Amino acid sequence: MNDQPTTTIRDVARKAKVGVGTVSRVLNDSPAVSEETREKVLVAIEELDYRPNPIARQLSIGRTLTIGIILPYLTLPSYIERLRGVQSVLVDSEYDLVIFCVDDPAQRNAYFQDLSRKSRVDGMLIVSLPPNDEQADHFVRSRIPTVLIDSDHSKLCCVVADDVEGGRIATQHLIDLGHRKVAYLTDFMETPFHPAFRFRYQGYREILDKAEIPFRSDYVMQGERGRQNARTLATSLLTLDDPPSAVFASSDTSAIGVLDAAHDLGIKVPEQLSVIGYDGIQEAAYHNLTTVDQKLYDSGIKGTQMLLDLLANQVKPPCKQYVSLELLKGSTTAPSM
Amino acid sequence: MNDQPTTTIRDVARKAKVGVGTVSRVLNDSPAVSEETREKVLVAIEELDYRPNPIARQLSIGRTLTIGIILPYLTLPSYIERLRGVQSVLVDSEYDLVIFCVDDPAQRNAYFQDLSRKSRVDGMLIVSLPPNDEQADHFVRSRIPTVLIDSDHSKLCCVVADDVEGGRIATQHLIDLGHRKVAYLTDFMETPFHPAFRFRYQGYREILDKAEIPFRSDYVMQGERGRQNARTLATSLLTLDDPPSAVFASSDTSAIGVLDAAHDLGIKVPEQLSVIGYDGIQEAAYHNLTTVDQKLYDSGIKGTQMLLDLLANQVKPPCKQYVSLELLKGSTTAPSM
DNA sequence: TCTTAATCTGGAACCGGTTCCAATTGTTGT
DNA sequence: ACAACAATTGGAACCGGTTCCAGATTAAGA
Repeated sequence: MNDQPTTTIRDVARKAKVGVGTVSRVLNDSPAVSEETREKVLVAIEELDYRPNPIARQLSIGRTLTIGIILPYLTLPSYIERLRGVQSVLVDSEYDLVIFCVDDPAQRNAYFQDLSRKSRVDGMLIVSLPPNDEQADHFVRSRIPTVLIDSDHSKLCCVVADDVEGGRIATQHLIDLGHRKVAYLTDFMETPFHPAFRFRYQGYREILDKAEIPFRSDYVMQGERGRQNARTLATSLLTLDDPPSAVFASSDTSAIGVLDAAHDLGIKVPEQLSVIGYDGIQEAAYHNLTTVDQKLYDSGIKGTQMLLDLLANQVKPPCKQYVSLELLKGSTTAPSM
Repeated sequence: MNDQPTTTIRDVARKAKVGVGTVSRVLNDSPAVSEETREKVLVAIEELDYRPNPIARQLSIGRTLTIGIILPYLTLPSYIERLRGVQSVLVDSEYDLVIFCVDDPAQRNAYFQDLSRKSRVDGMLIVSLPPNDEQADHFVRSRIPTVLIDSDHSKLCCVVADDVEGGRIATQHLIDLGHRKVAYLTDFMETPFHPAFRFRYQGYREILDKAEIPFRSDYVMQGERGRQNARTLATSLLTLDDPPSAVFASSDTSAIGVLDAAHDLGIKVPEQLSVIGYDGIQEAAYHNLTTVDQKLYDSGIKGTQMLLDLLANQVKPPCKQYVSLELLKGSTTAPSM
């Protein structure tokens, strides 16, 4: 309505009695401006309360100074933790972060299409959402530098942890402690999103085989994610006629649900039951949970760093970096009796 | 390097043998284009694999189609929950969300300065970070529509819950149950950020006075935030010579720490000790915690809706909206014996 | 048949920066 | 005193869209 017209660089130039180029140079700290002129310009800027329009700048320089992140609905601690890692790098960079949260596969596909097409980012981070070949091609063709965090594609840059290996580490730990009855309790393994739980399962199976422990399907429990669901699942697991002596849970949240169930049933951890989780979230430390730490925060950092390198032409896709996995021994696992 | 030049709207116009205006009209679904022409243009777009440059569009129309959110470091569940509410509204709008996380007061001040000055947003949401008068003025002068969520200023639009009232509700609930020895356990009340904990304390004091219960300073415990710290604090509280029979914790996280401490000490909840929290986070429901639900998700929704209304000129600042508070009765409070 | 109005269309001007190039001024060397 | 060069500066052209206005075409009305 009564919007007074914005003051532009030309207004400043007029007021300071210099050319627009000079004002621009002052704004960008170009050394090719005499101290005297710079002073004049700064005074004019001050007097007019001038603020440069960043959009115009972006159009001119051909960059948006923005990076986008696509990640699943902000509901799991592991996503948050990665997001924090991303933030921690970007806060010291010239880039802003636009977030796109994905609720369901349809929305994911929409973002995968749109962002490379319609959007206004210099680079993209994609967390825990593996693209299919067609989508990956789309990213490549779109020429927007893209980094996958926690997923993998041969044509793109990615930062991954080896979930199969993680499954091995967890299972091996339990077996090293002398356990033979080792269960795997997991969020549903077949999801339209990320296959991590299936990979961990695969590691679990491998180690069982290697240890020549016959696989028992009643020792594998799948269900909705969440502590409460894990608690329910674990309750049926622990009340089997021949219950396991150790449980590998596919996430820390599930593992805590297992602890709850054990507590409900008066089963002592780790004396009567060993429990190992996966992720290394804060909550796990609180419960002194033994877990496979997948360095979530670090993965955010690494992925972002990689994207910045891509943007600076320091690396070329595809490229791949692994984040290490570390067994964090808490007080929820102990030798089998 | 070998970046082929971007195809622009003029390339499309040439290829389709029409004017640039026409192409623009097709892109914006203007009805003033004949079906035949539209078809020609669409074909050209397809053949050239043309993608409109959103920055150029933004410059032209004078809007960035972006809103910014400033919020404290993503570490507390309550911030995340509000962020999710914000997201849920924006996903159906034409706006993207840029996030700015604040670690410390210096950074907050920097963002408060910069965003209204340097940045490229059409509107701003500020969560749980009360601006001082000078900063508020700055927002007003910058003419960027701004909504405060979970804080308050007479010159700005805001969405708030009444923390004093929340303190009253929690305390009154305990007193209604017959408790006379009611403690308040809280994160440090004097912070450079948000005064919510002090307000809740105020409500607590008011109700004690009204019930003519003498105030005991040893029943007020302050400490660092976090479940573990609350546990420690609660332990000293519960091992007083004359311990309280009920604890009002200033957050659900703290309340859960209190439950832990009670468990450690073999104190039965709610038989021997009543515990009430504050927030209404997911975790609270899991523990069946009695709590004051401050509708975090809703507050995100309301604030965002208000900002969209501001942007559409449906309302004018200042304006204020309250989110309701609701006592959620769980199983951690019971009548005093 | 001739206005008048309605519908489409082309393209210049504009949004507000950056950048390049040419012009001006001041130095230095001989 | 003059050429050669460095240091500053002004401003046109450009980034890639949108929008407004004038002109062309067609349809309807008298």
